[in-house]
Amino acid sequence: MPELNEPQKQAVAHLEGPLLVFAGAGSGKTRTITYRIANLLATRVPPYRILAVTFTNKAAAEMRERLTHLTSPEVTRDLWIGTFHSVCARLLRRYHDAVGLRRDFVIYDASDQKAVVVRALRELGYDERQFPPKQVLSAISGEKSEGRGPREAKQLGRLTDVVLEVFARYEQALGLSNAVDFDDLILKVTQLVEDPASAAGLDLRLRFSHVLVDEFQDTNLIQYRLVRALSERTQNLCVVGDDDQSIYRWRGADVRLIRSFKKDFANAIIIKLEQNYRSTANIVAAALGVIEPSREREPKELWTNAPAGDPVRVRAVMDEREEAEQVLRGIQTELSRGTQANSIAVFYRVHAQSRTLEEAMRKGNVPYQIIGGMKFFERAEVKDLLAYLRLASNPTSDTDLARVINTPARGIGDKTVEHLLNVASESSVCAFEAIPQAMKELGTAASKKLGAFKNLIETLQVEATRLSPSELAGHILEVTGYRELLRKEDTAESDARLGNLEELVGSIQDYETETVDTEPTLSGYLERVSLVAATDSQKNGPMVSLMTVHSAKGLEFDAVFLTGMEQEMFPYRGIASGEDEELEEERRLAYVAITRARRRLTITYAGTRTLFGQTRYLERSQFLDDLPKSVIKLEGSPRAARSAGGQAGARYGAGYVGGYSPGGYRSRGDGNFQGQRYASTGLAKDRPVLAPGSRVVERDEYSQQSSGEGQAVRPGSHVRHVRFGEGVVQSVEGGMKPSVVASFPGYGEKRILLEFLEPA
DNA sequence: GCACGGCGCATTTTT
DNA sequence: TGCGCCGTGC
Repeated sequence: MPELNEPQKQAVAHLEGPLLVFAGAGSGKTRTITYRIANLLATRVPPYRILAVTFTNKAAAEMRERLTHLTSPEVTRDLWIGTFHSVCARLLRRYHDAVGLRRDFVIYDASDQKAVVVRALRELGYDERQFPPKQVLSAISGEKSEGRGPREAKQLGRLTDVVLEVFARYEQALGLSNAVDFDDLILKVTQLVEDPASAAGLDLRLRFSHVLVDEFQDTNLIQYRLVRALSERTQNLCVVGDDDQSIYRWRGADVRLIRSFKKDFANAIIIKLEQNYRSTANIVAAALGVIEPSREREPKELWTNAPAGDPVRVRAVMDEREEAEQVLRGIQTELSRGTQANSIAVFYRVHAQSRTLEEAMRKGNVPYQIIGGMKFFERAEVKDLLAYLRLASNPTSDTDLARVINTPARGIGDKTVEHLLNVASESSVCAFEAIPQAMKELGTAASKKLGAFKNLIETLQVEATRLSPSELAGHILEVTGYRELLRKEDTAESDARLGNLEELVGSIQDYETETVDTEPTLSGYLERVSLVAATDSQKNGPMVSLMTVHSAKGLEFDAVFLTGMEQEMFPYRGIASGEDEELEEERRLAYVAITRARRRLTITYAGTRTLFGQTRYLERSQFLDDLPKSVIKLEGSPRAARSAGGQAGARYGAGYVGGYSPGGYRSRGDGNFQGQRYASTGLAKDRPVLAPGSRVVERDEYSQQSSGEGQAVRPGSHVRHVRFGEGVVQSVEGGMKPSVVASFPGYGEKRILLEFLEPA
C-alpha cells in the first residue's frame, strides 16, 4: 500500500475480527477506510458482502468514488455503501412484509412527523401549548432511537402518561398511513435482525461478512445495535471515529458507545491515527489547547510534522457589524493573495449570526454561499407537489392527504376535513379509505367535492403507472390548477414559487437521466428525496462558504474565520441549563471548528452582539483561554473600536454593563464582578473560572489592550448616585442605554441609566 | 377562504 | 429582529 503511515497500514491490513480506529482530525481517515475496503476486495471478499455505513450521503458518495478509482465501477456498484437511513430503507423495501409495511411506504420527515403529533394531541384532547409538539416528538424520537416503542417506553416509565398516549397514537397513525419516520427505518430493520424467529432476520444476519461504520462517535444506541447484530456472526465489525468530534448528542448520538466499544468487543484491536496531515502546527496546537481540558476523552496525541505557519489570529471587535467588516477584510486579503474563494469559510455557532455576515459579503462583492438554512424541499409549494406525488404512490398517507386536500382551494373546508379525519380514526382506517363513509354523512356540496378529490387521486394513481415521474409531476401541476393559480397571481413571490416547482420537475428529470442501472420509478425518486438532503444551494463557481460549525464537520478549508467566540454564544448558552456534558460537547464543537482550517485561522469575538433584537454585552469565550498563547496573535480591541464609533464618555461607559468591559477580563482575574453574563435577564450564574485541568492564561495578555477602566455591574454591586447616594444593584438591563434598578436607602428602588452611576 | 395583524418565541441537523 | 402561528374580520 502506497504512502500510508504505520497505524494506517495496520488498519488497512486488519481484515478479520472487531476493529476500533480512533481517527484524529485530519489524520487520513477516509483514505484509510477506502484502502481497507479495497484490501478486503483484493482478498476476494465479494463486494455485495461488504456494508459500509456513513453519516451523510456526501460521505457515502465520496467513499464510493474513491473506491471506484481503486477498483472498478463494476465492483463498487455492488458494495453496500450508504447512510444508516438509506441502507435501511433499501433493506426495508426488500423485507417490508416482515415488518407489516406495504412496498410503497413513505418516509415522514420532521414536519410530517410534527403534523402527526399535532393531530394526535388534538384528537386526544390535549393542549398544544401545554405539550409542545416539538418536545413531545423529541421525547418519542428519543425512545425510538434507543429501541423502545410505546409499550417498552411505558415499562421504563420515563415518559409522562400524556406523552405515552400520544406516542401510541402516533405509531398507530403511521401504521395506517403506511408511513415510517427516520427512526423507524433503523428500528424496524434492527428488530428484524435481532429476531431469532424471523426468516428475514436470518437472511439479514447472513447477508454481510464485513461491516464498517464511519463517524462512529455520532452513532445512537439503535444504530449500534443494528451493526452489532448484523456482524454478530462474523464479528467483522470495524468502527471508525473520534470521540473528540462527537457533536450530535442532542439528536441521540452517544459518545459512550465509542468509548466503551472495547467492553462489548473484548478482543477488538484498537488503532489510533494521530498524525495530522491537514493543518499547520499552530492550528493543531490551538485545537489541542481547546480539547485537552475535556474530561473523559480517550487518551490520544494529535501531532503534526507541518511547519508552525501563521499564528492563529484572535481579534476583538466591538459588535457583530465590525466583526463582519473584519471578516470581509480578511477574506479580501486572502483572495488578493490568491486563495481560492471555495477554500475560504466563515463559521458561526447559530444561523441567526449569518445575516450580518451575509450583508458584508454582499457589500464587498464577495461571492458567497450559505450552507444550510431554509432548504429547497421545505418550501410549501415543493412540499405540496411532493405530497401529490406521494399520494399517487401511496394514497394512504394521511399527512400528505391533509396537506393537499384543499390546495389549491377546492372548497373542502376545515369542517369537512375534520369530519373526514374523525371518520377515519373512528374506524381505524386511513383518511383516503374513509372518504366514501364521510361522503354519506356530509351535505351534498361537501360530499361532491370530496368525491371529486377522491377521483383526482385515483386518476393520479393510474397516471403514475403510465407516465414517468417528471411527466406525472407536470400533469399534477396542470390538472390541479396549481400552476394556473400561481400564474394568475403574478407577483414576485408567485414567480419564485413557479420557479421552485420547475426546479423540482427538473430535479425529477435529473433523477430519471441519472438512473441508468434500474428503471427510474416514482417511489425511487420519492425515497431519494426523503433520504438525500437538498444539495440545492451548492451552486457552481468559486464561492466563500458561510455555515454553522455543525455543518462544517468533515470539511476543510485553507482559511477559516471563526466568529462569535463569546460566552453564551460559543459555548452556546446551553451551559446555563447546567449539564457538564453540554459544555463538553460545545468544547468538542470548538475543536471541530478549529481543525477545519488548513493554513490560516482567524477567530473573532465581539463586546456586544445584537441577536433576536436584543443587544447583549458578552465576555470572551472561555475557550479562548485555552488557546496556548504562544500560537495566537491578539488583534483589535473592543474599546478602541467603540471610541472609533464615537460612543465614549460615560463613567461606566455604554459597554460596561453586565460583565463585559474592556478591563473586565482583568477584573475577572481580580475576582470581582465575575460571572454576570446576561445583562438583560440577570440569569447568569457564576461559572467556574477555569475548568479543571485547563491552563491558566495570563489575563494581562488581553487586558493590556485596553486601558482597564470601568468595571462590570451586576446585581449586588454597590453603586453611587449623585443624589441618592450609595445603593445596591437589583437588576441590570442592557440595550442602547444600559440601566440598572438599584435600591437606595431612604429612596427605595430606582431605575437609573448606568452613565449616571459610578462604582461605590 | 383569505388577508392581515398581534403575539410569542428563538441552538446545533442529517436522514 | 423576523418568522410562524393563531385568531379575527371580511
